[in-house]
Amino acid sequence: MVAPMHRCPLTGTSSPAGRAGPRSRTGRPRSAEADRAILDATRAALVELGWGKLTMGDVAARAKVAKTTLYRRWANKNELVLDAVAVLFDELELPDRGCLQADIEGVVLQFASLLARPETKTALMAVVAESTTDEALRVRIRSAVVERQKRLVILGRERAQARGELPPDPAGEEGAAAAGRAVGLIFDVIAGAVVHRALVSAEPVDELWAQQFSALLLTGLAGLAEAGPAGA
Amino acid sequence: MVAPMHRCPLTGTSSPAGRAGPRSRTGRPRSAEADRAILDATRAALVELGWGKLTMGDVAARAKVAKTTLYRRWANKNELVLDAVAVLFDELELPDRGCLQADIEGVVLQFASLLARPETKTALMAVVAESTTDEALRVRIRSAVVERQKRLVILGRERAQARGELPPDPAGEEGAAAAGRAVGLIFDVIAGAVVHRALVSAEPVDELWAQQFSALLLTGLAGLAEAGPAGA
DNA sequence: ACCCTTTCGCTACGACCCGTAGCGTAACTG
DNA sequence: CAGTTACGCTACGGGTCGTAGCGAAAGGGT
Repeated sequence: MVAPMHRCPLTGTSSPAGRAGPRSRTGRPRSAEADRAILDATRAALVELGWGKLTMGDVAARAKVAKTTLYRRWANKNELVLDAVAVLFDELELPDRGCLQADIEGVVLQFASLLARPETKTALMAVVAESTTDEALRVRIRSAVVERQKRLVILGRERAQARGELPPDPAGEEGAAAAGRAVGLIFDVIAGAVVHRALVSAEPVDELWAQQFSALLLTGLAGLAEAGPAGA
Repeated sequence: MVAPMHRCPLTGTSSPAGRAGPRSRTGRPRSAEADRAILDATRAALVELGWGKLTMGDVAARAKVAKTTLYRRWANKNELVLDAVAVLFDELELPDRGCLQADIEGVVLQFASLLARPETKTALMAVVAESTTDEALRVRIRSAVVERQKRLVILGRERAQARGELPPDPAGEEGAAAAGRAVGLIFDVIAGAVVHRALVSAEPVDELWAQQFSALLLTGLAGLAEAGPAGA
């Protein structure tokens, strides 16, 4: 056997062929508890050691699991750490604060506090860095983090449209495409600005900054909608 | 002697005390050519191997220099790579295209093409990741990249103000502080959005995207300036 | 010229980590 | 019970790290 390798806990797909394969109905099943212990141990190790000094042997010891068990599920450090951290992003929510600007402010502050956690900040950038030379990791990031968290932007837009703060999406195929581009653009602007402020500039994302940023973004969105609702 | 360690080619300050120290006037001087060769070799290794597989021994071999010579100048891989990459950001310029939106578009596309280079993309994120657990590296990034490239935002604002596209900065100490915050905010928004789009979302920063992004940003800036020139 | 200081290349080294192989045992299925 | 797979353990070759120690080279100061 070549090696079934891990299944991704986020997508549920297994490596060889996500297809509804027989899924190995026989033999001893993998310990779900070991999965949990390993991911918990990975996060703990990230907190104490950071990405650079985290070792597979250390994680195995913390999880009270043999090192070989790690390699049966994850091909390398990158994928393990990504899976360990990606779930943290699911904690993000979009609180309904009544108006779009307040919603943006809220999600910005929430995202900032997530990035303030040592395991998140040290792992996110490292995994992205590795993904520049690892195609498989790149698609994994997209499906486990990027596409997943765009839900926040989509929800925010829907709410704003329901409130009349933004015009509804134009109909038709071209309209849907434009809306998709807009979601992607807004997502990159928000997430990018917060990450850059917090990790590159290394300055605090406090309420004042969140307020000024969301005012800037909201003004841009509202102004564009007014000028050309077609979404040119 | 404890070890003078390297001088930073960007700031010119030496580690022990940048102060106008005696600067060791005696003894054999360090080979400036070796500096160049090492940094060139580092960039070449980044292109071929990426951050993760780059080794000090490999860099030394490429530069035709003993490994110990590397360690006499840089304390570790992080600082070496940062110095090797930081100078690339100095190539960025702000072309005068006549109006603010076109200027933003220009710098966005330029920044994107810089980030498209393999040595830049693989190193920038990795160094930032390491900086989350390395205070010295963090301040080095700020001085060698962040503070240095804010010049682009400052210049762009000045041009726009001269053209009347943006109101002049309010006078007084408070006004200067507000202007500084604005520069920081704009810098994080532009750099963050481009980096996030290119490296995290892993989608192309093409002309269409640059155009939509700069339209969004410009509308926000102009709208805010109109609403409250005080810079609230 | 002469000494002093510092750098350079080289070799060697211990410590550490990686990822895998091989084995015997445990757990679950039919 | 037989078949299949996961698990723990040990051991290993291969690689990198960062340092120490040496003799030789290249400058500066007088």
